[in-house]
Amino acid sequence: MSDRKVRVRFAPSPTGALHIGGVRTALYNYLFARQHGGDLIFRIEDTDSNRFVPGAEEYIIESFKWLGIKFDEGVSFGGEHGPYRQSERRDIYKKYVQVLLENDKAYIAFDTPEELDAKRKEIANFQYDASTRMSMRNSLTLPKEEVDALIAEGKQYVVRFKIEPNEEVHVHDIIRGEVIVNSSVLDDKVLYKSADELPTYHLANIVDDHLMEVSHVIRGEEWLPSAPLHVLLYRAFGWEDTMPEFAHLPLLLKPDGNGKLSKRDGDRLGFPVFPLEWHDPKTGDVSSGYRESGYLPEAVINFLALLGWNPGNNQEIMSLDELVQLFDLKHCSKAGAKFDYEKGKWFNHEYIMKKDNAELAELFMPILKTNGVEAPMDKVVTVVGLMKDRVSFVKDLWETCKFFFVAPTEYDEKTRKKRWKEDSPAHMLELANFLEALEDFSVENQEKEVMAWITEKGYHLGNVMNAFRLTLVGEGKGPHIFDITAVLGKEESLRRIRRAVEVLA
RNA sequence: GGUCCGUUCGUAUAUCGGUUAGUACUCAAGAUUUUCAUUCUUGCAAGGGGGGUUCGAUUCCCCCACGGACUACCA
Repeated sequence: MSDRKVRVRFAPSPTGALHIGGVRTALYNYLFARQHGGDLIFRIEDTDSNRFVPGAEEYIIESFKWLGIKFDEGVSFGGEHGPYRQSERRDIYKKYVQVLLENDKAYIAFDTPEELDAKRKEIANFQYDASTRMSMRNSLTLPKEEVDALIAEGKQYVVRFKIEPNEEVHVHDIIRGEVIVNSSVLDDKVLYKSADELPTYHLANIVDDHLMEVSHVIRGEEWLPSAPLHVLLYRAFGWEDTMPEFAHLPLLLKPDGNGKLSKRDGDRLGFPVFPLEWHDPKTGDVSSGYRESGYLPEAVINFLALLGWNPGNNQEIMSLDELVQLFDLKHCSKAGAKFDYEKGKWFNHEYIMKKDNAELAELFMPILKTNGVEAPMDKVVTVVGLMKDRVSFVKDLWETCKFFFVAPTEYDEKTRKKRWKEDSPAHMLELANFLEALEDFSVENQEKEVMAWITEKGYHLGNVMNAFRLTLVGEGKGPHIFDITAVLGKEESLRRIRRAVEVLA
């Protein structure tokens, strides 16, 4: 499988928000495509009309836009192999169903869902397959005239794949190696439903991947059990020589306990499982998103990339471009990965520290606005530069930085007890007067002058500075003190000192 | 129940038969700092169990246990 052009796809169903596990699958496909100079296709698998959710498709597209994952062709991206929405490919599937029927690889079955349910209740482990199909109502057991008559009178039917029993089916998986399954354990899967004239996933998937010239199928491990079926389908169509290579990714698991990560886990544990905030049109529920929670897309990408894959060394911080260079399916792990939200936070912290101050300020501006603060851009840029290494999220910037924009109205009691001494009011007043007389209010000059002044007066450095901080911030926290006064300006700094003396004295 | 996949510190993982089993997150302690945070240093902590193969097994094979996925006219 060598000289073929790499073409991969991400093919979600528009049944709701895009799960973070799906994002990772898409990311791996993207990395693989880019690295090999191939194409990434965006296909919508909407063959189940009952589960269609309006807005889901747009949501998915917007999510990838935010994350910076670009597609080369597909729904909303154009391309030569369309249409890329399966509901628009009915005629194509019909044609291929016919091919299977004509070649005796499939048959028509009239058993109703109710009949099948009854059968399953009646017989434990009932399976529609070679061992049972001859006792069911289908084109294998019914005379041709009756089959035609049933269809003519409008009876609903399905087309089932006729799987030959007792055959070892080999699936080569790039991550797992050879997986062998006996065809007898597979059931005669429904490939097509007359009710909505649509195929099921399996048929549509194989036909589309073939027609779209997909070279590699990189998908979640939940598909591994049906991979043998897919191999058989390629074989039935005679497409085995161009069958894509498979790679089944390990699943994303719950942070605690067992099982696949689900939307409910996010709600329960308080972290997003969706890239963007999602408003469910059916239930009205709102689920939080990484974007709205203050995550940087590059952090989400980096974090996700490392959940189930590693570059083979200890490197952890990698840009999307670096990931493209380093990615390798052979370095994907086989076991499911528990989702560690704390690590995700750490990644975001790292990216915030790396982020350009101006860009960060841009993200912080709207938050300032909602808190009623109008501040000049250059000030916000300076503040962000001073404070960004203290937060994990952009939104945390408000709580840690607000004293730059709003004077303290109350003073933290603990800090006051510890830092506000008997002689503090006098010292602070004296300090205010001293600062007032300063011509040069730069950080460097203030520091030089104030230090000299403290030494000259013989004051205790810590006492003066801590009380000073309390007057400016209202708490015992914050960056270098003269960075604060320089940003506040002389006038505001003096006002804060004097007001604090009034209130605290 | 059946089929398939998996199993290294709490979590994510490195190790292509020979290592004091490494790294990161978390947590703890210390250093630095006028405060808080950052940062730095140190520490805690792992090969599910049992058989083989081998001079030697975390690594290869088998069994068991456990975990996961799948088992729809859903994807």
